[in-house]
Amino acid sequence: MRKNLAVSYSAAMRARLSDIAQQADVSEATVSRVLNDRPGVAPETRQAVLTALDVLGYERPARLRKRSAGLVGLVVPELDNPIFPAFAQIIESALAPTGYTPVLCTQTPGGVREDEYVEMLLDRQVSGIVFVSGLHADTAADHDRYRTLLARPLPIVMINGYAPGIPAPFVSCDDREAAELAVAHLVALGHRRIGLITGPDRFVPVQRKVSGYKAAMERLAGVDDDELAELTELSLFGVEGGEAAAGRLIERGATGIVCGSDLMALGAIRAARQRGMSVPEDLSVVGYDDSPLMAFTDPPLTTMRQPVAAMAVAAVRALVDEINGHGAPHSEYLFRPELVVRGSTAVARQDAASTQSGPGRQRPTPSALAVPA
Amino acid sequence: MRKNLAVSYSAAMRARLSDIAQQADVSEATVSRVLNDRPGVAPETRQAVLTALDVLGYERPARLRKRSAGLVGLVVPELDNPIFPAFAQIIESALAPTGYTPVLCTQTPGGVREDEYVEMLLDRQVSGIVFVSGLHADTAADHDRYRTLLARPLPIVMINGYAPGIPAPFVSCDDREAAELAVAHLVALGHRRIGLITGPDRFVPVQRKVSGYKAAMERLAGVDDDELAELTELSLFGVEGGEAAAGRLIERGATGIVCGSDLMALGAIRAARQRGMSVPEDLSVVGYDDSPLMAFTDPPLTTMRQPVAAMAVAAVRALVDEINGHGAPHSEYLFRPELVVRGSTAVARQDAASTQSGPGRQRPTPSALAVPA
DNA sequence: CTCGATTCTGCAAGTTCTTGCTGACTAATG
DNA sequence: CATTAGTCAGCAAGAACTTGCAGAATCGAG
Repeated sequence: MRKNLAVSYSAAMRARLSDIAQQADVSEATVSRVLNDRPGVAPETRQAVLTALDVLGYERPARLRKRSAGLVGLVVPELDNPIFPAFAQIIESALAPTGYTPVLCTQTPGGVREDEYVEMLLDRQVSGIVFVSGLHADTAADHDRYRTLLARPLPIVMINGYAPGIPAPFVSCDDREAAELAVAHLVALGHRRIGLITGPDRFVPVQRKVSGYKAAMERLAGVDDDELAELTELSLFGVEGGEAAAGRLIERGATGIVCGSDLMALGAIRAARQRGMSVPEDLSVVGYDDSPLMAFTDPPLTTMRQPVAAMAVAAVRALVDEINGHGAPHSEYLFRPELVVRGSTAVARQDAASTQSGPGRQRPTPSALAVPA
Repeated sequence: MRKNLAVSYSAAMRARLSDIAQQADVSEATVSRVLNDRPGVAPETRQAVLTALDVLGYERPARLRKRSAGLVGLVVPELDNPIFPAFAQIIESALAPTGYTPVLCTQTPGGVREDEYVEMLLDRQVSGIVFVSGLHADTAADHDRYRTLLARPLPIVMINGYAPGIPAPFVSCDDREAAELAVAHLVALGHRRIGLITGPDRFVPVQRKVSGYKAAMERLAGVDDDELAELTELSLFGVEGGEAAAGRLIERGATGIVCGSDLMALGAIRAARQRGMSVPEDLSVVGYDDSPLMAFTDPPLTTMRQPVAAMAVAAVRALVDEINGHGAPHSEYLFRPELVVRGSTAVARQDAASTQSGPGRQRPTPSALAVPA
């Protein structure tokens, strides 16, 4: 075939080695060496060829894009719950000094799913992937996908969610302890009928919160299984899910509610107000995450803080270590949550606490209407 | 050189066409056609070759991956301000039905910058890029970078921020009108000494807000230039910036403050409380964005809503049209903001209106503690 | 200033990939 | 059942790319 035919072939009109050689004023051989990143080319010559490449719009092969070789995928489930942008932001900051470039992938309902993003990231030749609350946290999901990744091998790190049999670092907040601490806080304030609202129980963090909640309720409030079942509401994550579940718990006489996310807690507060109740006077609510802005809510939300910064740093360090080949033992690193007491919890009303005596509608204890720090 | 030499060449040991042909039981020619996405190959044969490709771990060239729809870059400046995750989420949702996969790029202080992300996106052969509050909004930045992109040609769409001379669709919220509406709202409540807090004035949206604010203040409150200068505070975006600036405005006797972001508004509220003032009794605060959760703040924030959903849909449609070659005229599409009245604004205190008596320390009027909708 | 060592580039001979053309096969039609 | 039109894989020519080798250029030591 004639050359001009080839040249006019596609709209892309891929430049030939010979064109680049001409542009850079070197031989094809040199261009070829540069393109394949082989030795024996002087730095200036190499740069000249690369420049010519760009001038002619030549698509650099993947191996040459080493400059951006330091890509790291960051897969988060959504952005509605502010804890996820918070994780994303902090992980990206932690990644910056390591020289890796984060590529954030967020799933949307009806949109791109985790596997598709992973495929894209692989295609993009990422050095590793961080999964935040991904399918690894879902006991109903097939975890072979992660074993396949590790077999390539591709370093991966999981945040919040544990799945046995995946030899990778897991970084989690101790959900069990968080639930226990939240219950303990409410018990200390005199609550006994304390409800739990969290998400669908196929998720590991949900299971752990339920387990911690039940243990603490039995130990600290002396509540039996039947009552526990009545006080546990699995719902959808998000404000509306929390609102609906809280409505049911309020009707069953709960005076305190532990929520699986801050958004659910805000929904619970809304449910209480719609029934003419005040928070924290009539109902105490504890959130989970301490996502941004929770100090500014009405009332400021008492919540279990996930040590997001520490977790992000640990995850990034673990990933970079894996990439460099000195991976730490593949266990789960549990981070301790911290109770942040703000204004959505208060001493239980006497008439509702376990000893049912007390007068009816007394003034609430002065709530800790803290100026947000 | 001998074949085995070539084969043992690199660790990657790139599979040859002949290997794939053998694996798929077809000729090299057929493999070549598949790899280059050329016609004349039966679908089953094509699939067989692709499978063989994967079996042998052959890295598919980028053009073949195009099959997996197009990628669209989505560049946002940060995730701390919840309006940005909100934009990202909605744009991703709007993108989903079009078949494009969003790649979210967020900048972080000290981390990856816009140009680096753009380079990576180009490298990844994205079909287009959406910039949210990017450098196009910064009058101090060089806008040639965008003209270069358009010359490739690569479709781009800008959200919030306008730069003349870039022939691309711009989708913005009408900042000028937002500022005017905010001022009008406060004037209607009896305020006259109304301050403005917003970001550094090299940003187009800031300039527009300032311009709208000044126009409205002159027209509605009859304030002269000197007083306006005293009531305008340019600060850093974010809670702390708002807090610092609000402190200065309060000292100068402002009874109402219009903020350039919701975060700044929360900072302003904090500044007021630290001085023993109540919001909205002693100080009315209007935010900007109506980012998520603002209905849950204390007090619920009165704010100017950006029609995020409509803007996202418009931006996505404009981008997809550009990609498909039927671009609309490249003008700026201005979306009208909407005043959302919640609990952070109230009628001006008599002693503080027009007659300047400075912020006293008396008890506030009963607050309109609205239940968030 | 000369010489040798070293680095770098181009030549040319490979190897690999692309593509026009051909013929085999299939399905529809007479 | 024969014919025709269309599709599709393979052949093989040759274009594109790679690489061993040798000569040119550079640099430092003597």
